[in-house]
Amino acid sequence: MLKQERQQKIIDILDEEHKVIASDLSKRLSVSEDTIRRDLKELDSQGVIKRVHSGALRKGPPVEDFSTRQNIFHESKSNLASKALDFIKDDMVIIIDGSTTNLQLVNQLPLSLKGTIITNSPPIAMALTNHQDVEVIMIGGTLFKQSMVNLGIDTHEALNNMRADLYIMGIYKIDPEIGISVPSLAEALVKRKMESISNETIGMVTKDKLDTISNHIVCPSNHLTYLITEGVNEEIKKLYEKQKITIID
Amino acid sequence: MLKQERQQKIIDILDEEHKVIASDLSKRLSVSEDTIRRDLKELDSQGVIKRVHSGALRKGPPVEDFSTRQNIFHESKSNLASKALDFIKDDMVIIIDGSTTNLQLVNQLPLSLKGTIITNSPPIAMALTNHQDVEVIMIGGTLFKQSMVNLGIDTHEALNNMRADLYIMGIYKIDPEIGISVPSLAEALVKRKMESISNETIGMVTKDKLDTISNHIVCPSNHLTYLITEGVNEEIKKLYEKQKITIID
DNA sequence: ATCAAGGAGGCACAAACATGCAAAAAGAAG
DNA sequence: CTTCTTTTTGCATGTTTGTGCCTCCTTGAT
Repeated sequence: MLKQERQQKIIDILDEEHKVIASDLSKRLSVSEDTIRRDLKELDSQGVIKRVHSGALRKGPPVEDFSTRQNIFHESKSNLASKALDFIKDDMVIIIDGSTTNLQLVNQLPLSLKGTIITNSPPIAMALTNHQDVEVIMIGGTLFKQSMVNLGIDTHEALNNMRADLYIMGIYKIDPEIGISVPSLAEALVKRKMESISNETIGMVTKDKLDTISNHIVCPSNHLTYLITEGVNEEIKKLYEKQKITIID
Repeated sequence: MLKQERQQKIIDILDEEHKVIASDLSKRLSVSEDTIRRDLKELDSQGVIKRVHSGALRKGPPVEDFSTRQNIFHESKSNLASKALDFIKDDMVIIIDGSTTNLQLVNQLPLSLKGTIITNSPPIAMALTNHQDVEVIMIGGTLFKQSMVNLGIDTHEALNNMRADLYIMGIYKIDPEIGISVPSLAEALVKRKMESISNETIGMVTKDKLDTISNHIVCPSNHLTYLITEGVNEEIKKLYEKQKITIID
């Protein structure tokens, strides 16, 4: 690795994590601590970072650069998405289909995330442009403009060869007894497929949708490993618990 | 291999890989490290790259990514696009791959257009949201973020079952004798496939790209039914006409 | 006050570099 | 075609840079 490259990496890590520890960097970048110290010294003399004992901190005022904005946004993120973030770890293969809530979630994913994301939604794919360590696999098909997802036989077939650790399902309507439903058959088929090839499935729903039904059933609600919601009343909560669904509130 | 050719190759590799290492280039290009160093020195003094110990980095903005490219040469690209509009009629099946020029074209398509558009580029697909009578078929694959297109084996296979009346090819580099070339093999393969399943192929190029070469050849330039450009000088024009290529200027 | 962790400065070595030179290749002039 | 010049390349030389290790000093937590 080039010296400049390594130093840039240190700056990137610093931007994300607000502090760095020399001994830690030494391991992560596979060079001796001496070299790290020399790097920090150099960057400090350039005024890029502020060196302290054991490591370094960001310099100057919290500039409103991209990664910082990410963090500011992080504070004001919707509760739903923030709860879902806990389920996302490095090196996972995750299916994320299209929905406004899912798009919000993707926008809050840390730039440092590593892994693979499979999606049939062009907006989701585009939202991942800046995540350098996330491999994005797009599932093709016929574009349904209303919900901006690819559906159809091609979509279905492409999913046949795939497996995922986690499926983050965009939920339009859900009812404790009827299950998850969507307005079109094509969409139901694809969601069903995605669910069947994933180890775990989670869904995010605002409380006003917790007992609504649409035309085409995707699956019973207990196919969800977790249902993430907020401010749900006790009565409905009990209905879901009766179906043995873990609710995260 | 010519010196210029080699240096162009170095730039292309740098474009793709964001860094180059002298010793590595020496092997890949089969010349001594001294020669590579001289090349890097020269390119650096021309301000094209930034030389560092062991190799070189890209100069200027960290990545000339899709959204950046979108803004440069905006007006000449939209001029090109308007010329290409003449080839687009109702009820055609058209393949449009990813490039900023193609995105311009799509943005200029009349809302009343009827037909089918096949694309492997999420931004192109999204730009067609409001065209109610255009069926959009997305080709899936692995998303290449730099150019925002889906590539890879899945892309290739999905194209196997399709045929199109017209292919509007995004052109990265073109040379009258060498042909059309791109910096990555995956991209070359997909473009070649698209070209082979289309009845006619047209390409739009700004004049500064008319004699440039990259690593991977897509096809000879005379595979284009029409080459749309603007303000091209007579000398280069003759070179193209020698290859029996119809230039629209 | 003590003492382990972190840091500074020096040394050593390998990798990368500049420079000069000579041979080969390409062009120009006769 | 021959001769001469220029360009390009590879090699040999000595120099610089980057890195790890070592020793000794400093810091700051307990």
